[in-house]
Amino acid sequence: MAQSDTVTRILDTAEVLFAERGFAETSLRNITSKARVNLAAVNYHFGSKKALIQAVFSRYLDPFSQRFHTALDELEGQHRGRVIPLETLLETMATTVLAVPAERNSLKVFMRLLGLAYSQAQGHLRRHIQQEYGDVFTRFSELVRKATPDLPDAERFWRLHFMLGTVIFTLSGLDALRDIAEKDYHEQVSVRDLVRRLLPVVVAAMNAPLPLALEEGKPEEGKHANAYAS
Amino acid sequence: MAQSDTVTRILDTAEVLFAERGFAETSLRNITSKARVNLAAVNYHFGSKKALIQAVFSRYLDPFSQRFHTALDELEGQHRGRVIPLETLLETMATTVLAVPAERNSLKVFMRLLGLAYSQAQGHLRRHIQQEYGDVFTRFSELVRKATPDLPDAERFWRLHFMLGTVIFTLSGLDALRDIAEKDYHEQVSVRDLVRRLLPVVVAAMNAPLPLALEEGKPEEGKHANAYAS
Amino acid sequence: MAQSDTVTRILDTAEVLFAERGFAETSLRNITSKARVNLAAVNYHFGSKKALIQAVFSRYLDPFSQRFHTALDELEGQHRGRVIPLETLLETMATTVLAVPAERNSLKVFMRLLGLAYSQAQGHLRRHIQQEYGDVFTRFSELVRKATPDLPDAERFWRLHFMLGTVIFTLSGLDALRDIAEKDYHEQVSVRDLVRRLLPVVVAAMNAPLPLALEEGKPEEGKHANAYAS
Amino acid sequence: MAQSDTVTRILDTAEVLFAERGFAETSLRNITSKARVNLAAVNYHFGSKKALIQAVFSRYLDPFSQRFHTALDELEGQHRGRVIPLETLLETMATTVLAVPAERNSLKVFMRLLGLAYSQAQGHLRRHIQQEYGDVFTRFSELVRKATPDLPDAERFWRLHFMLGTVIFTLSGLDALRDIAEKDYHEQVSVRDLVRRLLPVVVAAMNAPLPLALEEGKPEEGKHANAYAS
DNA sequence: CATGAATGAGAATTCATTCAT
DNA sequence: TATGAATGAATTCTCATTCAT
Repeated sequence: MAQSDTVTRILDTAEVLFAERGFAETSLRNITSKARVNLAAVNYHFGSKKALIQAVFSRYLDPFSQRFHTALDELEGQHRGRVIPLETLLETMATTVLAVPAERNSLKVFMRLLGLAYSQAQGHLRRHIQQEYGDVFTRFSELVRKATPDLPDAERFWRLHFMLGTVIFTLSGLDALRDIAEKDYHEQVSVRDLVRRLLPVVVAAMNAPLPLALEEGKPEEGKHANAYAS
Repeated sequence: MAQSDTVTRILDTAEVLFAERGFAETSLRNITSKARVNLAAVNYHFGSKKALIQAVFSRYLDPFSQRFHTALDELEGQHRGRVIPLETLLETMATTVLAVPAERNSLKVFMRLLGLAYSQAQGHLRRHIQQEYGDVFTRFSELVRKATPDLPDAERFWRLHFMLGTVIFTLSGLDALRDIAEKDYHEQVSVRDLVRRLLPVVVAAMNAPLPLALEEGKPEEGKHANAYAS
Repeated sequence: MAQSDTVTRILDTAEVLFAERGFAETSLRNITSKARVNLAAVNYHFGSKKALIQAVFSRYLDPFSQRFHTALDELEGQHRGRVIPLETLLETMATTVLAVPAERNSLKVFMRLLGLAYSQAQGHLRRHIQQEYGDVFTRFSELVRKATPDLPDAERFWRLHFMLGTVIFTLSGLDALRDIAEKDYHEQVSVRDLVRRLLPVVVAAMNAPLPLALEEGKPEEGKHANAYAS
Repeated sequence: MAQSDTVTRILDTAEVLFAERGFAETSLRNITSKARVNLAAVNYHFGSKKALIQAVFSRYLDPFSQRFHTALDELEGQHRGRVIPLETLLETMATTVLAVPAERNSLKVFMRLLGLAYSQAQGHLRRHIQQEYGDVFTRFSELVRKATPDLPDAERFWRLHFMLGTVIFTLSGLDALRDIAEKDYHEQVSVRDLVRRLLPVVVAAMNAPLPLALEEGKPEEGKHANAYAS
């Protein structure tokens, strides 16, 4: 068997199985037998199951992180210190997110993995992601902060994660949702379609009026309070 | 030990542990030893681990389904055929969702179960949910349709699921997010806080302008189109 | 299978295999298959391999500890505060040591286990033994101290362990040595014979003159210094 | 990396790790990674783990055997047929034993190997030792016989092995004992200290009165009989 | 000569489940 | 009705060894 072929096959198989069943429900036996690789190969090449999980993530996040940094560089160059509109930021992110898995397996897998990283009890994964890719997210957050100056920091944090949930949930459960949509509305939705649908929703969500309780003592926002259903 | 005391203790312990660690990561040993109950008791009383998971879920789902039906009955009674505003619908849902776990342990396990219901590996759960949950959701969807008459059906379908994603992702991954929020913003967020924050976001998202490509031939929405980044 | 039969069979088999091969070289598979017991039984009944090792020891040391305390009680009763001669102490110990394994498997196994406890990298075992049985040894040591008042404490400590080595090494390697002795000297030695041979040697060793370097400034021991080869 | 540098580094590392943890507890991975040598190097250079153990041992045994023969040659030359005193023999042996590891790492691994040589599980080692070691031991035994003419042959055999046990047990379990000694007596004992302590003890043990039962019909030893407890 | 990659065997442990009582 | 004991299957991981290069 060729040199790093084994490593690639393990990663390919692992990411599919992880996405299908979750981390705990996928055993190294599952992976290695489906990858037609020796059972000990995972431990040999990655050291542990934990490390394999992290490696699967890195294969997506490393190029994403790199490309996103580049894209933000360009964007900042174009705007020369001026505020980059939220919509532009989100479109750039969407483009980058779409670009990476296009070369790899699928967006669905990536998103399902991301979802698992947050919902499953994989503290090590969250720590790993925050450690390795925290700065890209921080940089992006900072640009979003400038684009939404009226939003309190905590509120912005939560809304970003609300939207992360939207995106991850939708794209990771894509197949199931697509089935229903097709059956009920006779629509063939591509990932690009979905992202197009997502963009205005996310922008509107980020710009939603503040929740009532936070506005006490902030009368200048009062007019928005009744506006959000208009 | 009293008759059904054992059953209750198992359910109480199981829901806490499931919420903390997930299903696969929680063993029956964990549950029975923490519940100070015989190891065989789960299999004796519930038959299997799967059945226990569903039982934990039913303890949330059954009263929720019942209460939500009642709440919608009341709402429809009050509005006597008139359209119920989206905001009212969402507030009612939020209130009901919060009411049930308030009596019980936490919303987290409920949401985590919902989240897993969408993952392949827990097929039995999804089937279980659709059986119990399907008609309430259908009824709710229909009311939402009436409240958002301008939204194409397909768009409404997607946005409902976008928001489902937001809610499930946020509440099921609550611990992870809470950790980060606490570290970065020194905020102690309760579930109620989060729901309060969620409401305007969800409303705004549902009312977001339609995506550009879908607006061709729908000029009456054009004014919104430019509005969403303002 | 009868109730605690499994436990007994595991202990019986484990002690033999441990003595034959050492701890690390004896796998739980070895033990359970030879004991005709389920592989998981060790973990079920003892929790871990470590705990099994300690249990094997306890089965010897608990009755020994008990009996030795009783024997020392009697001895102290007989001597009513007067010093108990070293020879008497050693004879009492020998008798107790011989009594316990007589009911159990064999002295050889016990001794080999003791030897392993000191020579193999089983830190947990040494700690366990010291914790559980330290006080008997301490009590014995104290009586030995009174019986050998001229010996510096450290010197006594080392000599006691020298003798422990003698006894453990001899009795644990008994079969091999017995073979050679029989072949070369046509002698049939029983364990009792060996203990009889050991006694004067141990007494002489304990009463040996102090090593030269320690005698500087202790001229009153000088006469012994030249005596030990006489 | 230079030619036999690898071999030396493996041996150096192996002997340290073997002494620290024992043989079974030391994996080839441990050795090669600590020696910064390829994992396959042990099998390449030595053939197997067994062979490595023997090689480690030979590095002690070969020079010891050679030097001890030389030392005994000198001794016999000095005494020209006259009896060499027991003390001198033991001192010579001690000196030789100490001299070899002085050039190398420690006495501990040497003794631990010796100790294991008597344990069933390391049959290959015992065979290896008897091949290399047998004639030196035979020669030494014969000189001891001449130095202790009053000792029955069988008694001498047993006492030599008693003392072998003392030495091997003490020096192979050195770390454990040193731990206790340090904790209780705040003494930092070196190997040299221990050997100094051992010498008078061994001499006294060899010269101990004969056990009572063997003295029947041997009245000329009677005076010693009561002496050993004095 | 030397090594990175790979492997089959086996390690301890944990699992959900079953069974005799 | 309830449970302590037991079990077979599966878990991750480590082992010494081999092999192609």
